[in-house]
Amino acid sequence: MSGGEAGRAGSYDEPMPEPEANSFDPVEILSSRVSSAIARAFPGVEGALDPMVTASKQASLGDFQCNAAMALGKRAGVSPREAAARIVGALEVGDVCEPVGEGSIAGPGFINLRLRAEALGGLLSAFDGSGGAAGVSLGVRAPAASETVVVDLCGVNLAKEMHVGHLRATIIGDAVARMYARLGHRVIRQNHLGDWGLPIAMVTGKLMEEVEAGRVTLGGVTLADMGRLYKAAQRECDTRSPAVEAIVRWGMGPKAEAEWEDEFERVRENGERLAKAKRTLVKLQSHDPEVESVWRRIVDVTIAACVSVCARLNAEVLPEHTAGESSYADELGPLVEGLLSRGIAEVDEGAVIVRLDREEWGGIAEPCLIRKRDGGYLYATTDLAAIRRRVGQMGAGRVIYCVDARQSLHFRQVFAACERAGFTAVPGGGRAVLRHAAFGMVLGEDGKPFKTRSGENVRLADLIDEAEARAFAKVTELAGGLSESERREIAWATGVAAIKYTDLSSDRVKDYVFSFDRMVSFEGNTGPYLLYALVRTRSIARKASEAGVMPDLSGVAYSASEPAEKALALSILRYPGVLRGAAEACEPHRVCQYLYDLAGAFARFFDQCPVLKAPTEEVRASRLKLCDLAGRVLADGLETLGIPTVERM
RNA sequence: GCCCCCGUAGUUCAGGUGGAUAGAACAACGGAUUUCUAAUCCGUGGGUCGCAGGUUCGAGUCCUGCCGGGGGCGCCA
Repeated sequence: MSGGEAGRAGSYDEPMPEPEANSFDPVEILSSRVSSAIARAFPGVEGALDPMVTASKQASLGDFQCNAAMALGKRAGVSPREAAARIVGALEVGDVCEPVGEGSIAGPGFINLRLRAEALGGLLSAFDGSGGAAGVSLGVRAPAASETVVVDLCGVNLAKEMHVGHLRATIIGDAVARMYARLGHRVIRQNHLGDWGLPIAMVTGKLMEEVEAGRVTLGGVTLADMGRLYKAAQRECDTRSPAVEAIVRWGMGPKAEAEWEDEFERVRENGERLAKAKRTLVKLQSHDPEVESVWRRIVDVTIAACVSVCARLNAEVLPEHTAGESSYADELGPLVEGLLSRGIAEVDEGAVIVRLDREEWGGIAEPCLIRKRDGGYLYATTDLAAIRRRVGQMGAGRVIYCVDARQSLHFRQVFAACERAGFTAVPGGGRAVLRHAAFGMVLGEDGKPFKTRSGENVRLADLIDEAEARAFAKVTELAGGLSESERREIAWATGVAAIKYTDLSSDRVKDYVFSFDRMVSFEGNTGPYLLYALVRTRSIARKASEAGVMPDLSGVAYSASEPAEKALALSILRYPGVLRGAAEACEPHRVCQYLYDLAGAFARFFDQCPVLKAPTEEVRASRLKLCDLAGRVLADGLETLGIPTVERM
């Protein structure tokens, strides 16, 4: 399992809503039938039994398989084959499956089931909401109980441009947020802006000096300027010096000191600047109007740039999602005092910590440090305050942190401390689920963290530019007839699809290798492949309309008798189940994999089943409808991942 | 030293709660009625699933121990 799971096992996710009687999902229907059959065939066996129905790995064996007989045989004291035979004997699936019998049993006791083609049409109608099931949207039902889900994403820092380090937190966070929203939950995005603390005071002070010196104006300063000032300020406040430390430490005397005079001078000057930055920090924390107004300006510029880059990434991160560390500043003192007075926190070597080493506290050896010896607070303190607010005031039943995997220990500590402190108690009752959706690093093709040749972080704006440029060249090559503005639009969507699909399609906890060449080849398992499949569904519909052969699809019945049609139909029906599983695990790559399967099923259907030139008008109508449905599921899935779509390409 | 994560084809990656012969993509090679968009489809070759034990009808998946890589470990965020 991936690391950084929240809390203890008992606070794990609730099971998803039970299937309804008029389900469109073959797995649910067959599971229910198999369960009944087992109950009839083995009345003596106690306890709930998993019917173990899944899609077949190989289409040649069947559409679905039941693996319950092996375990059941053991419990009932009969051979697995015998158990399978008894299940088959009691199984009533004539309305949805082709006849089952001895021949349906294979190997040690697998039961293979094949859906009747006629049954598929009905399932598709139910899936599409036209079969009478109210509140169904592409198979997704409103949840029995809607939950408030807070998704912590993006996590930019003040006065810094967005770079690859923010890519995954933004893309994955947005996708997770969209998945929960799509399932009908109330989602609140939170951009935990790093806008507080000494480094921020350093850059704020630096900017004030620059403005005073007339080198920049507060109104005209850009984020790029601020980034430079940030680095300069860090350098100018750096008092570390191995040479000076060694000389002082080993008492190497005046001669050595004289030789290293410049270095001593640098350390002294930087020390003064650091002290000044600390004074600026105090002013900022006490809401000094002059300092705060400059700080405010930095915040505004940072957020504006962040929102703009996120928009280019088709990630929904807006100013109102900002929840800066500064917004918790006034709560930290009382929070720590409260924990101290309740005996949850304690003073240790002058600092305040929350111990987590007991088994019932989470069994974490390292305590959670929430106040420094000098009285300062740490980012763990802020995260504690954030969880308290999100659960206690915002009503979150689930808080998901899309933050890189290196923070695993930090979140284990913070989550455990919150449990101890009672911050996970939901006002209406119950406990909130805290989840760290940890992700790995973006690596370059050399296997090391992805950087520019000069060793700088790659700016997201540059990354998107590059993807767009490559996509534009490709679109121009393949569809030069389209207008330039349309090609620009397609290039944006295709480039962003390529970037995001690459990021989302592998297991998030692992590092992945970033390669423009591979990503933007647009061949095989890539984002653009999915867009291409979608475009083809729309192209057929467009052609049908132009030719005047597009029927009113609402009056058309689905049918799926050709193997490729059947495979496509079965793939479509899996959508909601995949979405639920992916959301529950915060694993967008499952949706990616599904959409790739669906796109593949559509491509084979496209290849093997003529639509406009179908043998009969009836078949054409059905295929047009199947095509339309496949397109809607593809578009819905892409939308749910935050991948932009296009009409043609 | 302790803790966490990762190890699957030449390369990049998938492989819910253990299930049949471990799947894609890329790269290589060979095909597809001159097309509803070929950014596609079909086929061929390619694997001691890091190693060794264990659990059981069955292990890439679960347990233990190693090996290799990465990350983290109270006064940074």
